[in-house]
Amino acid sequence: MYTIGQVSELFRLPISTLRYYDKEGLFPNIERVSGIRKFGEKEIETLRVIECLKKSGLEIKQIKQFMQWCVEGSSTYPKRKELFETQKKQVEAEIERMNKVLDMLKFKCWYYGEAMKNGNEDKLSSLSVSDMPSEIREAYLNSHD
Amino acid sequence: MYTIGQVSELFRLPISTLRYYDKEGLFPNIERVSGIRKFGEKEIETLRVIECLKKSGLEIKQIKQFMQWCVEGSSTYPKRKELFETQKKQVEAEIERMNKVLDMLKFKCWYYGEAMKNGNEDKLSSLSVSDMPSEIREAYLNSHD
DNA sequence: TCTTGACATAAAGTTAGGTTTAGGATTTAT
DNA sequence: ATAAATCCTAAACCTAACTTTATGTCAAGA
Repeated sequence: MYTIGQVSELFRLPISTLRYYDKEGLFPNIERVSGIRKFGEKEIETLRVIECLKKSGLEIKQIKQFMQWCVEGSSTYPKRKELFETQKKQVEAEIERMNKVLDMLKFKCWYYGEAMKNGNEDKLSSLSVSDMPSEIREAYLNSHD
Repeated sequence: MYTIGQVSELFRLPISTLRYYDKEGLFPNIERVSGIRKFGEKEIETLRVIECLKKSGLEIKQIKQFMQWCVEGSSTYPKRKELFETQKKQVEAEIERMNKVLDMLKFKCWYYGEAMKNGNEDKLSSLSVSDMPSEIREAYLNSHD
């Protein structure tokens, strides 16, 4: 069992954030001893799920909905599974988008490296795709549709 | 040359967002004909860079700073290159985190698939890591530190 | 020429996800 | 037993990134 301060250190989250999550219903039925929250293994796993669902793009309200399904029991297994399947697809798509962003960044790093060598962008601005090093060309084409 | 409405369709961004970006200084020296904005190739590439830098985690203010560097000329090539190098590292780290999130989601999909087969979580809650299918075990271990 | 649709601005409003503040209660170390 | 650290709540506050509203200008087709 952990106090809110210990959990705060464990997850590197401000105490105020943990209290905010609780107020929003993300720890349904969390145990309290004379008013003080006691975080058990269940709440620790809940926090891991919160971080995961948040990063997958869900809002706090929707995460609360998920926690309510957990309280409702086995009848909501299909809903819960579907939620994770949906978020899995979202994250896969997001990783693809991030790889495109990464390719744009790679291209720009190369671009400014060249600009620094030349002292200007004259040569670069009249550059056609076929004149780029193959790795850079790949990145450029992937990031410019 | 594009009007704001055409750019809005091209990038699927609300017109109000484009005007907001302009107000924030993200299109320095954009051409105007009797008050009406004319978006050229330069502004189109600027928008690609804006989307890229935003997704890499930069705020509008910092993107404005970058656009100012572009106006200042060749003396800011090193700053610009460094910015892209930094954001490249950020995005690489972010993709790693997203892959961890993905592994958590994979595990949870499997978990609720099993729960649905069994009708309850009894078997799952007493499950040790070594009893999981290897692919799921990998995902579980990667997402639980 | 007149109407319609797209453009413009300034300023106020919105939203999510917290954070801070004010005022107490409780626990822990000395 | 007392002081310091940690806990509590309710409510006000904050910020970024837009969006909406009110009001007005411009351009192209009938």
